[in-house]
Amino acid sequence: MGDKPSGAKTMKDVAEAANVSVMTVSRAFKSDTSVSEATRLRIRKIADDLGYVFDSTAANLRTQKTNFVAVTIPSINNANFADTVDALSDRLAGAGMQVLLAYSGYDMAKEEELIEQLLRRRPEAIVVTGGRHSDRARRMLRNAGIPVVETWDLPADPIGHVVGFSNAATMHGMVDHLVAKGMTRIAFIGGDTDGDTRGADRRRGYIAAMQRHGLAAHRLIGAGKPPISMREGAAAMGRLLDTMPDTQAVICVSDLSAFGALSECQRRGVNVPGDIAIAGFGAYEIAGVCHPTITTIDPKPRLIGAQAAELILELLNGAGGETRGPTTIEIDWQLKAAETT
Amino acid sequence: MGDKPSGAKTMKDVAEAANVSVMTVSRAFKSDTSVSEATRLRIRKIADDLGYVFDSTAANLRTQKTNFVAVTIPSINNANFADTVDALSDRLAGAGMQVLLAYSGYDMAKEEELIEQLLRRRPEAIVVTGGRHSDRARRMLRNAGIPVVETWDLPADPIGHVVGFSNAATMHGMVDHLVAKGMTRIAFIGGDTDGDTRGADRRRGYIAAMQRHGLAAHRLIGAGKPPISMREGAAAMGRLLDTMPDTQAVICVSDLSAFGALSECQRRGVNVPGDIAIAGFGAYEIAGVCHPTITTIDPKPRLIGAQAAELILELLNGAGGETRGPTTIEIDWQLKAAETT
DNA sequence: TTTGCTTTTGGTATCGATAACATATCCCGA
DNA sequence: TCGGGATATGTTATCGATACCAAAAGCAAA
Repeated sequence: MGDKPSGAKTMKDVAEAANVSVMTVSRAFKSDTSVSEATRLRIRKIADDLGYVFDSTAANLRTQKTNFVAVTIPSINNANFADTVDALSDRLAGAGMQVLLAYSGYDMAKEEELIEQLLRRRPEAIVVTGGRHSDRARRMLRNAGIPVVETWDLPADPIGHVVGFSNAATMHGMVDHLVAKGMTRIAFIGGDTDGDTRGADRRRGYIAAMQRHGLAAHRLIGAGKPPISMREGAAAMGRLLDTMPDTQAVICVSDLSAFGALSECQRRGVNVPGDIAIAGFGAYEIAGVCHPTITTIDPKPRLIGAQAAELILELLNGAGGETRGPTTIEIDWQLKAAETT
Repeated sequence: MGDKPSGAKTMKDVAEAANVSVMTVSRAFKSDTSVSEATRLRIRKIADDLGYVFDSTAANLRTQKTNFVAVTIPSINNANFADTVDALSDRLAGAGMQVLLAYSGYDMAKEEELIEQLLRRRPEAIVVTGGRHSDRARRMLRNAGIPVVETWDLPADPIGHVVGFSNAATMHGMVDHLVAKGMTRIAFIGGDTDGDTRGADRRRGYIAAMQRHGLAAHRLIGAGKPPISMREGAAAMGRLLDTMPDTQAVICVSDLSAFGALSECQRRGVNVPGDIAIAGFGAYEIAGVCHPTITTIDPKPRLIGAQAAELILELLNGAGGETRGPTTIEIDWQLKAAETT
């Protein structure tokens, strides 16, 4: 059916074909308004035959609602963030909202630009990853007049709402775990810039935790520019084994680098955890599948997304409670001890 | 600066504050139009101080351009598709276009719904993953009046343009590789439904390739509902080892399941490739990092994205050549032999 | 048949930016 | 000094759907 893909059809075309007013067609496409069921079906049918597709851009302008929730993440190619977005998106889709996703490549200047682009699309709310942003980005978010949720972090000075956890605190947990196992010479493999602010927070957390135990925190291996890949993790492990062979354990900034490190050990015949223990972060699937399984920290990425979605829906629907103050939801991360430690 | 987040500012507010017409403000925000540099800067400054953010929804309606390219992928949590989207998105961002991403969860009915939702947003073009779609989805795409690109496949009856490769053909390549190594008892681990159509095509390709070599293709292990995870790959390998211990090689539907299979072997003390060879698909990073490295097929995900982007930009900009016929770009996948075979 | 209410349908202005056209301003050479 | 083309700014109508208000149609009870 449907004509050739000529000029796009509008409600007017449908209205004429159905011998009703445009307004009636409009009603036939909304569920809550009053049209007789007969006309609605007739109009729907005619619209379908004409190949009419509803035009949201017009509706968005008129109603001043886009049903978008904007989301920025550092990278699309990261299972942790993907899980968060997935959970967020699932929950929002149930409420008829769509996620408008953009990624910053771990670059704050890029993030600022993205935020501006996203706000131009007039999202109903915006979710950003991390708690550090450029001044202009912060200002734009603050002035946007929509709910702002920072995730994957516990910012000292939140812009709006927060669903996250302290990355530094997770490293205290991990160092405690290793010290309890009797280890004192503990290294850290991470990025050598602060591009990944959460990774940098974890590095700082490692240092603080070591100092709290009265241990030296000089075994820092820079694995490259974030994000650190498996391959970079492997290379960094090589350097660690070469330069500080007496290291008893190494904490990697993520499970991916941890797995790279583990593979490097296997390649060299270094026994894990016999010769050296390895820990990661993120509870990626690989940590529980590889042999031996990797001790890690589960930051509950899906929970972050689900909680952010719930919060947003509450804020948007709770017409009365608009004045509700900024909420901080702290996510209960979990240390998952496994075979590498 | 900026006032309290009161009602959103419009160009009118800026115009009044700057004592110019709305039109002049509009011009100050486009780069190609004629405004004196002095006024432009003055207006920009005032707009910034007011906390004004350009409203795309209005511009979209008036100009009938959204600068969106819609993209559907089966899952966001898949490094292959993430790479394609990343490359696509990078290239399009350079041309001022944004990607509107949606994922179908390997479900054709869901995909149909997504396509409708996406088309309502009036994208300039749409990129879908795979060459199989519901009838209604095909009809909507055909009537959309915008460039349609199917990827990651070579559909028999394309809707519009194609950037992909034959999933079945890759399995012929892989079986040939294993047979050349002297193996004849070759198994396949994949999904047990056709939800992942590309995975199903690979399974069919394996069967056809085996038959072409005069070999039995009965060693089919169903690992679960697609997508097959590492864990499911491991479980499937366990069943394969238990039930057909004389198997010489196994092809897995993806590197993730292949890695799971490899880990299961290591856990059981089965030597790879000594006792059994393992092959995957996708050239995920893990295939080149784990020990031993996994033989795989590189479908060049980033190339798919980049080529799709190029094609779209050509189609949209080539004002003259609108009548350009449907293009099919075949991607040159590559078999990467490694240590597991 | 008429009244009074509900249900269904129609007319008009509008959301905010911009294309198209009109007008004002400027600068330079004749 | 003035004409004429380039440059800078203003005015009006418009994109397509919908809020708001008005009116018509349907229906039950009087």
